[in-house]
Amino acid sequence: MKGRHGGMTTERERVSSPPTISEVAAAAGVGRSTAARTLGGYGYVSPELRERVLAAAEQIGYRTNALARSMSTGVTHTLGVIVADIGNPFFAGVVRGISDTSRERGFDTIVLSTHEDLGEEIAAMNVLIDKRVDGVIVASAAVQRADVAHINAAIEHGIPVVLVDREVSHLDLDAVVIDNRAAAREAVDSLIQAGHTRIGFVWGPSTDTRPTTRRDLLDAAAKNLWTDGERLRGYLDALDDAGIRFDPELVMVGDKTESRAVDEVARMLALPDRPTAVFCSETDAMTGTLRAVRAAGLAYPADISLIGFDDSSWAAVMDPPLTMIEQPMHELGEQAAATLLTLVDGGSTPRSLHTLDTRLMERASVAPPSGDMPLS
Amino acid sequence: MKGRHGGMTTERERVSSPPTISEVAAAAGVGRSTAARTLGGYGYVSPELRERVLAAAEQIGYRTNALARSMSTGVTHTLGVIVADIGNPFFAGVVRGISDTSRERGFDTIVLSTHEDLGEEIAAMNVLIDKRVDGVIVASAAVQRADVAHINAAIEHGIPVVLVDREVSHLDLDAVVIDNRAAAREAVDSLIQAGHTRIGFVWGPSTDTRPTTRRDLLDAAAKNLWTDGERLRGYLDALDDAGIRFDPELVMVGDKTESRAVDEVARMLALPDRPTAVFCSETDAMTGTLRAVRAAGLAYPADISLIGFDDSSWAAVMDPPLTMIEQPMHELGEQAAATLLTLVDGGSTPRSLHTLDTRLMERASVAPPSGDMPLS
DNA sequence: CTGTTAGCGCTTTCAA
DNA sequence: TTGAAAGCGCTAACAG
Repeated sequence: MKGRHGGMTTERERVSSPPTISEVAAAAGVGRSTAARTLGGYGYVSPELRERVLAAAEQIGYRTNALARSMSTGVTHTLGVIVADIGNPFFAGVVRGISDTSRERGFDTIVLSTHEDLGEEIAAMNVLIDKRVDGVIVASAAVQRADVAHINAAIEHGIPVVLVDREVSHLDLDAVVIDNRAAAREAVDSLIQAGHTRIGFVWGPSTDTRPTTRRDLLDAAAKNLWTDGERLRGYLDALDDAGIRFDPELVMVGDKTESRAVDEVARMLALPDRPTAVFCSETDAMTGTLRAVRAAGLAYPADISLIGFDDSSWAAVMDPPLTMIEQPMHELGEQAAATLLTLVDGGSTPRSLHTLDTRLMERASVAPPSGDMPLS
Repeated sequence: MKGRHGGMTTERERVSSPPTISEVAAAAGVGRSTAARTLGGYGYVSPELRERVLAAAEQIGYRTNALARSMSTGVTHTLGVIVADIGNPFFAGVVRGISDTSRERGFDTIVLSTHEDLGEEIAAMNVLIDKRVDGVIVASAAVQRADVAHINAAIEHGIPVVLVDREVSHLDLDAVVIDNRAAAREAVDSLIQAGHTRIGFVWGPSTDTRPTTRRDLLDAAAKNLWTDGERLRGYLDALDDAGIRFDPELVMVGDKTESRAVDEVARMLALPDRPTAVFCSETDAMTGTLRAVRAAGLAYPADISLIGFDDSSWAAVMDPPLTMIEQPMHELGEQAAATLLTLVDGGSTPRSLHTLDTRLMERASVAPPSGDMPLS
């Protein structure tokens, strides 16, 4: 089946098969179990033999076969992570947090990107089940109640699951998230406090046709990502609090891309009663907005106020620096991993929802609306 | 050792052990091998039995145990990836590229962050060897010849390795990189073409004491990351070409952090013959420089020209937009994965060095030096 | 075409 | 304390 190992290779040549415990045992002149015990770090072994085994192992370059170990122990010391896009700085930060804290506790992580596609998410979950990871953390794209079969499948296979960044309704699982709704509300409220009443929302639900009623809007949002819906709700909350009437013309619709944001903001700026402020719910929404604002010959915060989601070092060096909502990416990951690990350790924590704090980094992109606005 | 499975669970309860092939066979009323053959997709099986098995598997929620499969086949269909920091947008992009292309070919990836620490890199490699990944891609922090034992260890264990982003001298491996030296040279040259002769370099080698000679500088750089050294060389190349004398005062030394960059640039700007342009070799070097420039009451490009490494959507919306060097992160990952996969497939490509193109995104942060500079 | 029989390299009783 | 033997769930030869 597989070739036999031929001892230490000095040359760069590929060896057919890595050394096994039996070979170490042979080299050390002891029984397999003795070698196994010292190498596996369990059971009793006399100091002398122990030394001999260790030396032999070192000598022939032995490394434990984690697969074989997992086969008999039933644990892999590996956590699975499913996110939309590992290339996205936000998820990269979260994954870093997960990776750091699990590594610290002896767990490795295998991360899968789903490109925000439910089909890929399901496939990813299957991969993780097949690989028998000890637990999984998922930022799920599932929104419908019917979309969660794969998550339940993992649980049925005895694999604990914790959600990160996104809650999934009607799924009774631990989750580590931020309060998107409150964060958005706080941001929009600060705009209102500054005197704004015409506030744009970028980006909104990805419908083709512009929802005209609040209800349509919310329905459309319900088909989209949980986070986006929450942020939209926060926006609406702030408006309601201040008794500002909601204007459907002021929320972006369509694909959630930077270029679409440029177009939509341009459209809003051309309105007779244009927005004097805009709230951006994503990084690319902000860069798109910035482009549109500049293209319209407007300057912030003089002509228009701006607040965005997801702080970055760039936002702080813009001129003027941007007021942004900071998300604790790393901590989201840390907490998710910590929660999962207690589950893995058999600790049956009562199902919990960890809501981490965001911070509104107030800088200089917000100012009162200029008085010389054309009034409708 | 492990409990037995008790059939399909309707409730959310944890099941002791997932269903196995034998259980499927029993449920379908066929022999284990028949079940194994249909489920494993190898060998011949009559349509009728095939159906029965599939149905039974579906019914009891069977999922292949990839560990067991790997044990007998000797392959894991998993690639290992070692980078300094998965939270860094650059590496996140590279990892995304790796992940996308390996996924496409049926391979999963397990990625480990080393925090730029060689010890962690070695540990990471051991984890990957233990887990018997089929290949590994590494952006190594190794600089000394003695630092590569772990890489050779992997190869001795029959695991092919390809380098990404960073070459390691005296290591005869496939590598996928960009030409850092040429990219830096091109950037600095464009500054020179614009008329600059006093050009700062941020960031340089992390020494405590400022190297005074070119030789000291290069020696210091040789102890640092390969990429950084190359970029410094490119800077020097451009200076040489133009016959501009190298001034040690114009290169940053010390920790490679944003705040250190701020300090060093501030220092340079206070020089009697201050730089009229600066080249930043990293994202944070650029944001730090921006802060220092602004703090000094200077504006770019009027008072000082700027070029940086690692383009981002933010750089394009700065005002004025920044001229930056764009690295093909995703493609670096793609190519590294593709190269590794051919190695994994046994294709013994002659050792190759893939050098991908960078692009100087010329925007508006470069202008001729202002005439009213205080001449020394 | 189907079932039986060995392993893969480890861990884990159980005797010696 | 040490060694022998069984088993984890699968694949892969081998008969039938």
